[in-house]
Amino acid sequence: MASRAGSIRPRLVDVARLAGVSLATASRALNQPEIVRPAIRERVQEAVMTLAYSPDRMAKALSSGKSRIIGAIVPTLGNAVFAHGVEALQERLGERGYTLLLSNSQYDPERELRQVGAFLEQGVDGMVLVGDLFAPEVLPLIKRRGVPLVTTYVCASRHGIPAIGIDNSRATRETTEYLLGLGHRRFAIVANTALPNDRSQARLEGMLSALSDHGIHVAPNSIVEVTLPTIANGRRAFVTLLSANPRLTAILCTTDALAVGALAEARNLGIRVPTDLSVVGFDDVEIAAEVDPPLTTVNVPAAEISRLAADRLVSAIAGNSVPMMTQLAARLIIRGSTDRVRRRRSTPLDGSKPVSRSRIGEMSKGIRRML
Amino acid sequence: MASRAGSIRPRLVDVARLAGVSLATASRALNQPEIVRPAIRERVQEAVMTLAYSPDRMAKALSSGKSRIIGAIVPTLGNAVFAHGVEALQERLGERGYTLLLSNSQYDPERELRQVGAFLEQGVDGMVLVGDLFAPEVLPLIKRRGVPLVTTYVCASRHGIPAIGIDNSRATRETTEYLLGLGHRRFAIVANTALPNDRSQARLEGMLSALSDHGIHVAPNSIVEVTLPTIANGRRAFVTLLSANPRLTAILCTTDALAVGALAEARNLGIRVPTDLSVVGFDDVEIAAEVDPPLTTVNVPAAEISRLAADRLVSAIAGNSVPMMTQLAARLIIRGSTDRVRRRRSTPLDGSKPVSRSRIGEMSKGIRRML
DNA sequence: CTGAAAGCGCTTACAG
DNA sequence: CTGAAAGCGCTTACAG
Repeated sequence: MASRAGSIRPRLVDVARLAGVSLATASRALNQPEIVRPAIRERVQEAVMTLAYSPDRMAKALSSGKSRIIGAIVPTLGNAVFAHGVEALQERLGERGYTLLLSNSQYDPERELRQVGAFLEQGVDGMVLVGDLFAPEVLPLIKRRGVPLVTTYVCASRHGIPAIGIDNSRATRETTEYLLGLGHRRFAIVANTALPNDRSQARLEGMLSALSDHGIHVAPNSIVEVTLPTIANGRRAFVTLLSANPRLTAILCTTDALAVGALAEARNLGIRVPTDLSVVGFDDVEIAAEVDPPLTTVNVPAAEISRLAADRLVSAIAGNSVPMMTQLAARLIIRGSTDRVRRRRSTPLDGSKPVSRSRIGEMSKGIRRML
Repeated sequence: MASRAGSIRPRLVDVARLAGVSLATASRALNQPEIVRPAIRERVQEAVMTLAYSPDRMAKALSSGKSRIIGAIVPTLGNAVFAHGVEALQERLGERGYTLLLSNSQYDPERELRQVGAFLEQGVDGMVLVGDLFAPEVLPLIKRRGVPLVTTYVCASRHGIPAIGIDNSRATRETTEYLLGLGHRRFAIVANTALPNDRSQARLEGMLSALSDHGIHVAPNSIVEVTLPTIANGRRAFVTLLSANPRLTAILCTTDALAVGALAEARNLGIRVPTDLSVVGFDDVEIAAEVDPPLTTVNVPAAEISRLAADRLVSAIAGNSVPMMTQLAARLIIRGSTDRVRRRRSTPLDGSKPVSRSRIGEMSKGIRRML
């Protein structure tokens, strides 16, 4: 019933007939050339050329049990890190003869679960996920089908899945140490941890543990948790934090977008960065280097992570055992948004100086803009 | 040979057996329930539940000739417009029971051609492309296979493909009229047209035609064509344009990233926007509203385009004829980066005032930073 | 409305 | 190294 509208495409039988060999031999000549006599092999190749034959992957998939399709689920493509990662993943998989089935979960474990189910039904040969936090049914479901799986952007999995990524917690610990080294003691944090997100959670924990190692306690009202890491949320969080704690000297963000929002709002409120306040992000997306001042942040090697994930997965599909953890470097990129802490700040919001009426007006204007 | 590692999944035969019906009836109960007696239908449904049966899509695909997979090729996910578009496309297709095969061409027609070939081999039921500029083999190849196709981000195709998008040229014509209305007469343009890109080409033409309608000729050295629409390229182009023509009052960009780069470099050089210079972009990506000053731009309804593309394609696959052109509104979003032209400007680069040594230093620093 | 049977286009033990 | 044949798991004319 198949036969599409256009002219009927040639089948492997046609190739076999033209080459004067059996169907089986034609198949072998294409898939295991070393096993067939050179003369015959060439006759088949020729037939393939003259007929412009290309195999039907659906048939191939059904009879071989291999679809040569990989499924990847990322939280969102709205985050440039994932956008670039997916791009690199597709490229590398393409080079390896695989095509990429993509979907996005919007940070919703239930959606992710459904999408895993759909991919499995679709017959994917392997799957790429993000992080190590899943709906409880996800892993058993995949395991039951015997489909190889890798996870990305984290470097270790509590579930025994090969992971390729960075040590998020260690990276922010280092960043925080760096700020401590600059003399900062009054910190605030903006974290997109309101939705299930173990990468951001780990980043948050890294910050807190470094601070706690230095005997610094961060008050609950100095931590703002947001859902999506948008610039607008960064602005909003910034205002909240500064209102609650006018004397803070450093703001740590789990994502560049949040930090960019903080910078934008700082400018809006007349707070000088890094003179009055240091701001750091995480991700090192394109915009981070271009804002004013350029943002100090941590580089996430998304493309490299994705290429390695592709390689590991292809290897696993081939039956090889693959390393359980692959940790890539997450380098701290020091730019203009961080500096040593000043003895005496003089920001409009500093307690040492009353906030002027016009400043308050500006601030509330800023708040309105964000809502 | 298929049988995966884990426990063998139930097959439709198992369902049929358990329900006490034939394989054919089981199949019909699932795919054309209205054609089978209610009592039997329910028995089959039950069997499906107790066995946790899910059909093998590869087998389904082979026998029905329908894979329920859609292939989409976009230039890059690095552009937030495409990232959001792909996200929306995947969501809508998912709701319709289709999965999305994705690849990116990096604005290379040859790559696109290869990817089209791969998708076709993979047995996609339909394809989504971007724009109306393809390698010559692409369309015949798709047509020969009888695979439905739609194109996006343009509203008309010279090749008889259903198109869903905006009128790029008209949008920039309106933007240009708006600036003319503000009194601007000295224009420069940054266009990412150095790679094949008919959307940006159309935007460029819209600008030029509006200007020419008003008797304004844009000198060749007032147009910079770049390859990728990056912020860095926007900075670079800005310096080039301003050096060549210090008296210009408005810069039109075919993309927000380029405009954001222009804004960043303007700040860097001490040129005030919009006082000294007006800047407009195109796309209305998230960052456009957040830069300082907020960018005047044209909104591209990427999600809406993608959802409509999905709907049209699904409809075409079902055998319906679909509209050849679907034009969505591309609204001009006026923000803070544009204003009426001033009688006498006094930018550092204005001919009426010698450029100071320190300014030159800053400029060349700016240039260095971009390379 | 239901069943037996052929067929979708490949791959791959099984014999030679 | 090669061929005849069975099989992958579905769908769908074809008869009843």
